[in-house]
Amino acid sequence: MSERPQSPTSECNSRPDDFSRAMYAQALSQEGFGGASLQIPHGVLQHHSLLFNKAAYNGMPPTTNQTLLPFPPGAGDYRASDLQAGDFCQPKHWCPIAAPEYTGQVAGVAAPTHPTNLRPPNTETREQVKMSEIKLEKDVNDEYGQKIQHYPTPPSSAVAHGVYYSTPWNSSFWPGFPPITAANTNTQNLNSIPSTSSSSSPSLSPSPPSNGLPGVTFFNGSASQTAQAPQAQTSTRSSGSSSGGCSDSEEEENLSTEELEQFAKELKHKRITLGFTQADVGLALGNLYGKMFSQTTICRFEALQLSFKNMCKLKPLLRRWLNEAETSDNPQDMYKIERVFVDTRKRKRRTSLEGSVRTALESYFVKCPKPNTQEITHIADDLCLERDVVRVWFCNRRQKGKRLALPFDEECEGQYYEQGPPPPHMAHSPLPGQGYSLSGGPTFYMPPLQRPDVFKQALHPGLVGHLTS
DNA sequence: ATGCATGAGCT
DNA sequence: GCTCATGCATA
Repeated sequence: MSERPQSPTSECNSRPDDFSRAMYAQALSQEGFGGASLQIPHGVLQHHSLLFNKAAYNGMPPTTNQTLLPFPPGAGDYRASDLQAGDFCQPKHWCPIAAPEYTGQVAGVAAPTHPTNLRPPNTETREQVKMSEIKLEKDVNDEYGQKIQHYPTPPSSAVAHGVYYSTPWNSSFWPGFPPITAANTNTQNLNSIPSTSSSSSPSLSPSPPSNGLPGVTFFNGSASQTAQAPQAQTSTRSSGSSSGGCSDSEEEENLSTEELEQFAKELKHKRITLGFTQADVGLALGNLYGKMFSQTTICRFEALQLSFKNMCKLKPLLRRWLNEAETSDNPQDMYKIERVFVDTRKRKRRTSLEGSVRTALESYFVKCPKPNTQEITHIADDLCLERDVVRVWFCNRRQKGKRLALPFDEECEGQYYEQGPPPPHMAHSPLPGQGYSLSGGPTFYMPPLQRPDVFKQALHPGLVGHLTS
């Protein structure tokens, strides 16, 4: 029925790497620290519950006889079994009610209770500092006018304000592999980051309390982007590749996966040792560079769950932060800044899909990672979900697949799809082993053509170890 | 830690 | 409408 011409053709970006990467991430997280024990709960951001609960992936219960339902008809099954629970068209997932209280999680708003002495008594500190300049992805008003530069501004002044890292990365997720230097090429980027070395300045509080704003030296032409910093990267996305890379102020020229892995571990370890939470780090980056990051992002960085490109982009910043944190006498200064403003934009209430629904979606995903409009509609109807919810779910699912992917050679990656014959999307038989690993772990989509051997081949030696061991 | 959502940039 | 980076909300 919902036959689609050939869906996964163009897109086919998904990689087979998902699974392994996830495992790696997991291994890493369980690795040493990371345990709740070390976690310092101080709820700067959303650390309400630091219960280190390694939530099991809900995706697709391994055991469940996940029936891969055929598009149209099959779907009814889950529906019958689970969805009904809440009665059909359960708007339940998505509260139509205009969540009046959408306050938009503001970093640092929550009064922190720092257990560690390392932590500043910042309850006030954080709140008093105005973030006029720090732009966080969401800062609606980007125009926090004057960017103050307090940093060892590179040639800065000259540098245009804007996201300082509007580096031209464009390689896709975890592209180049091992020895392959992911980035390098762009030496230009060296500028992007105010060389830390210099900054290694003793004081971590480069940000003059006065204005509290670290002057961020935004670099790169993307001056225009000033406010909307975040997306700057994207701009370079597709093309920038040339420069491809991760630029780093210092040594990152040749960022390899291993280096990233190692750094991620180091970061986590030291961060914890120093008594910082992931949220703190995110704030600190804002303080140091004018661009804040959420706990989520820091978390993902540590777990290597960002794209290779993204990892490369953030590494220099984090490296620098780490250096400063380690050498500083007042680490606390590093995250004085706080987001005081509240984002007033309304955000759709997060939909919470039931396990059964997710399972169903996963089934659909296996069969067709990239459903077309009609198919999405069909699925939505079938599962009694909003069309957009389904669409977003698929987008996120695909992204997740990539995000969790292990670095691969793009070449290899390409072949999976190109030589791929049968794209009639639904064509791939929903063989469990093909796209998903139903073995306990998270379920990840893998391109149909993917073969284990090839897969493994592409893995980074170090990572292979994780997987095989 | 991770699921769902948002939005810029692009096709 | 997609990808990608990123974040809020929540498990």
